[in-house]
Amino acid sequence: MIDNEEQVDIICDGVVQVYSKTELLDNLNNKAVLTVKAGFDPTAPDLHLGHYVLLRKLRELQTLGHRVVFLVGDFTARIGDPSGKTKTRPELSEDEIKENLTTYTNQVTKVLDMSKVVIKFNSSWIDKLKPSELIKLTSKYTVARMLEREDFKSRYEANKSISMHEFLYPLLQGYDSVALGSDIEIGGTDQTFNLLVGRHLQQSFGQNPQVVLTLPLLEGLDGEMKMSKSLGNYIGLDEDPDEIFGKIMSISDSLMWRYFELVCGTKRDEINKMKVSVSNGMNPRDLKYNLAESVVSRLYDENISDRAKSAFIQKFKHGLQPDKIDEFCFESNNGSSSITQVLKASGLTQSTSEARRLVAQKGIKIDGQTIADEKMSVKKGDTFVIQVGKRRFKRVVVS
RNA sequence: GGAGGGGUACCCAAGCGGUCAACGGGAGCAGACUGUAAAUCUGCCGGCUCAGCCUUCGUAGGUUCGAAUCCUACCCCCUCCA
Repeated sequence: MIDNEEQVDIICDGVVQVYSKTELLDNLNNKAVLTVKAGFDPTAPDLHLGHYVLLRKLRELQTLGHRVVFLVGDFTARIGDPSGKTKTRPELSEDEIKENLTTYTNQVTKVLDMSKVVIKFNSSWIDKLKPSELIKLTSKYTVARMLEREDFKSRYEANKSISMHEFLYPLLQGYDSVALGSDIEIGGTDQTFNLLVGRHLQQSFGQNPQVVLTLPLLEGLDGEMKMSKSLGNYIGLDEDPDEIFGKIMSISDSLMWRYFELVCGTKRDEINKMKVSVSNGMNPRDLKYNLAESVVSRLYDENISDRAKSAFIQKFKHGLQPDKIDEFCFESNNGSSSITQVLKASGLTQSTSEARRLVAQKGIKIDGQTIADEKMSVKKGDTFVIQVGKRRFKRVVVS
């Protein structure tokens, strides 16, 4: 049996900040099973490695016997996104939310034991709030404190607009903690403000404030910005193993350590040992292979990971075509069409103009041969593998 | 409500009657070099049936041979005053 002090150490391992450790210990001493709140945005059901960092921590809490509650922010989703300026997000219907939830849980299952996860929807209490109650909620926080939040502050200072309702989101999020009576809430460091509002509100409502655990944000493939879908620098938990393997291999050497630490939970001294090996002449690529293998086997299994590795080596080290290439049937209406048409229709390029440019820049290969003629035509019955750049392939059948 | 400033491509940001499909930077894409690393260099970076044509500079009209640039109305954002 692990004693409570050890538990605190396990829980706080890898966490950026804990508010506060002593409270956490008190909570553990009072209750064997703590309620852990984790928010879920139903507008974005696609998860990536950045989320994995959080999920791994939730997994740990689950293993320690605590109760993980997934809070679905369906109310928020129905009102619209705060930062949405030009595009007002379409209201999500109940069905869409359910569908997204399914997508979401399918990915989460890779990490958590979903049978023990409790799912709650925040609309179930926020919808019931009367205007008077809502206003009372707003009285619990001040404008000055709202403006402490980094993105509000910077937008305010940059003369960018902030809508009234945006101030309401942190409050409602915090109110969720009240409604759930959560003991712990976890989130990325970017959520610190919102999580702390939860603490504040719980106290206002006479509850014990939740312990807040903030986790580091994983940098995306570019190594600069945090991993996010909208920036396109992410590795999806649901992506094809080959794709995941390849994306890991494409990150920079310096970023690799970060992934070891945050995604695999590799301990500091082990990382330091690896760094020493590199400075003694070891090729960092080989360590990156290990990283990629570890990530793929976490999300799939070892066999798949092995296969992804050999596919990678075949494709890039030896410059061969991958084993599996998606097939695309191109319909030529009247006999012959130009290669640029095929490129656009297959989705390999976004427009024929882009296709022409790529041909001019020697970026297109057909069956391994670089082509130079943008007017090259294809006719019914032709079958070939078309390649854009180094990594995009399609097997085309002209019908 | 009053006064002033502003809305330009994925983002930032020039341009303020023709030479503007729109300077510059970032991001992105392709090529070279590599380890699908970084750095660097080169090219591209609205669309099309591509020496040409078509659609874009908040929205809708107008002036003009000609508008991102001028005028009118409207929408939106910011600052100061109330």
